[in-house]
Amino acid sequence: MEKIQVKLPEGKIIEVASGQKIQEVASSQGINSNVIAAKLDGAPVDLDRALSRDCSLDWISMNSPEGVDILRHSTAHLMAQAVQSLFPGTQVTIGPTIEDGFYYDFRREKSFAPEEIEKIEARMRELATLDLKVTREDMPREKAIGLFRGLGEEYKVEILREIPEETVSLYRQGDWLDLCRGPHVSSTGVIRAFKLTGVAGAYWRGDEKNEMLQRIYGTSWPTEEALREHLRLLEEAKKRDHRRLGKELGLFMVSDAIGPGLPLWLPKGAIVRSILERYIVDLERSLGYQHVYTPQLARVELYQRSGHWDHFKDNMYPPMLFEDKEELVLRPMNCPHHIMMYQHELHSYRDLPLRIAELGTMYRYERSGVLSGLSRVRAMTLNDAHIFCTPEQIQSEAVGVLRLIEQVYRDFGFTDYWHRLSLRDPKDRAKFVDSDAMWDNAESCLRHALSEVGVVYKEALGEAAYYGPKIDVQLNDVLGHGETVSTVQLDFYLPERFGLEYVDTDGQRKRPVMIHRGVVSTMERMMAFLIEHYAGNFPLWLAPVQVKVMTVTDQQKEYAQKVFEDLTRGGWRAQLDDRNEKLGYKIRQVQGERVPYAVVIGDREVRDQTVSPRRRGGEQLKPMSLKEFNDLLRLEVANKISHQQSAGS
RNA sequence: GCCACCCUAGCUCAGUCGGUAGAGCAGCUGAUUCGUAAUCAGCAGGUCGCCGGUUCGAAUCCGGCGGGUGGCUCCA
Repeated sequence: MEKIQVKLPEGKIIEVASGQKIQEVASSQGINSNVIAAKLDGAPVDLDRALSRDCSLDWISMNSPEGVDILRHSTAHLMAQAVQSLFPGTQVTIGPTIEDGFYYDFRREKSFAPEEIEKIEARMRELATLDLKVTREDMPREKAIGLFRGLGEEYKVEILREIPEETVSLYRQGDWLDLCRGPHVSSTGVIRAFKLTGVAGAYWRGDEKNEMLQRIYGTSWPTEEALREHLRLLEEAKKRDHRRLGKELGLFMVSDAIGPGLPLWLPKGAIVRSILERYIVDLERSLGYQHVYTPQLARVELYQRSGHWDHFKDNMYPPMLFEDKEELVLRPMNCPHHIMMYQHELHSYRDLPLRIAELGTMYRYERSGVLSGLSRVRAMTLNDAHIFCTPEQIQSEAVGVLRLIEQVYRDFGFTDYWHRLSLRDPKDRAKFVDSDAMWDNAESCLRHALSEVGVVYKEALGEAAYYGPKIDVQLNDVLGHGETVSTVQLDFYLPERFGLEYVDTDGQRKRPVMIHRGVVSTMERMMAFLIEHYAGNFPLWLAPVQVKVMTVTDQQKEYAQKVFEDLTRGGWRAQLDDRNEKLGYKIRQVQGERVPYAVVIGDREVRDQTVSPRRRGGEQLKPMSLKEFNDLLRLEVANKISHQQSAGS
């Protein structure tokens, strides 16, 4: 028999008989059972694949990202097999892996009831126990189309029609088969630690004009421990959910009577918000921004002129018509108002860059299904600013904004974020306004700005807005999910639409560039993010209540009152708990309220004229004078220190 | 907007087969005077989201509406 040479991962070269399967090579090399697939000359393949020529092999362990992805994909297949065996007539469509799991979309008249999901999961376990061999089969595409048509799988037929290759691959396990590129695990017994996590409707091909399919979500892991750990993390994340903490800590509320997506900021939430607002306004003023106030209504013509009416109408509240005269709309953006301010007088190049900023309250009609707590609302206040500048100033202005963002993130302790530079797709000329020269200049300005600030970034071709390129800063939340928080967007379009001008050194009137930028996003979204980021444990400078003074018994009421008053006079947000309750009870409560400091006043403190501070989380400081305590607090606020601690109970 | 699920005291939740509602915490009253995550006792608290239907009888079954949750779609 013909021999071939196989290069193993460690560099060793062995000779095997042609036609030998990768699985056999693995066994002969004593490769452990965590290997669920292999790379043949760099391409992922099944262990079942037979070797026919000289090649190099690499193992894919299910503990690697690539391996777990294969495992999840195979689990999706297992689920589809279970579904089709339990519910004949259900058609399969697509079943990809996603972060931490997988889903499969089915076509079925009825949706899946919770009991049915349990049955599916139980059947999956049966099928896994049977340890069915998973085998691959290549087939001419036309033959596969015939096969799936025969099975009544119209969606697979549709998918097959769009595959350019003449040969496609099928995977069989038991009497079930699916069209799939692979690779897959070698048998269903490899799949052990999985759980179905949800059902949802999903449009075929993601288009809401198409019919709705039934999607089942699941997750799958190499070991039971990994699965349990994943589920535990989800539970942890739930405890940090800003909607839950917002209610628990009395930060905000929503009322049916007022309307969905229209949150109310309760006193404690309002304190955090006002600190946040003062912080960003002060910072921006120090950097040359001019803060303004403008109304939340405008004539509909303003938005027709800006182009928002055409592009954004679906997200705007309908116009209010007053006595058949003027039509007013709630503004969905602030830029036109700021543009009016710019146009209010003639500008010289000496005025530029002009940075107009506002905590701009605006209203957007979000579809009911997308509303969520404070992170997706219909009334919001944006940390907005529009920089009017010359094309030459773009880079330095962008650098300024990026540095501002860096500083703010440092102050809030955000470390997990990245920059995305969204560029035009030069091939897609219809989508992007203005000239190539303008775009080239703008894009290179942003690129240079990013490297000047020294941040790493990813470029996203074709992701630019139609009016200009932009930089988005993606902040990852506790679960690692990215969210655009800060953004720097160049705009050539609005200056054109409104005919903005400035008088240049040569006396000529020229067109300025606009930069839309947001740093702390909307107050609503930032609040949601901060709650989750700190798990409700706001650092001292942000905490709605900073210090709770508590007595051990009624004997210390008088001194405690004095301490409380001193702290309040000193500008601290303090509360007094002199109720006739046991200290342990008060401590438990203050910990639940996530107040950063409790100061305990007992007989000893009265005698020595001291306070005994206790940090949230349990750290007890030694008794100290009120002055020492004040200094401690002051230092902590000045440095925006956030004491690390667990999420708490 | 679409699909599924959920809505019971201020909060978290129980409520069997359709027979008119229950706990813990919080609140109030009293006792207790206590040193770093729950002192004890008593009291009070409800249009079971809303509207309609079935039924002798509905928190429970059916329909509609509202709100929420998870997805889909959308997200300048």
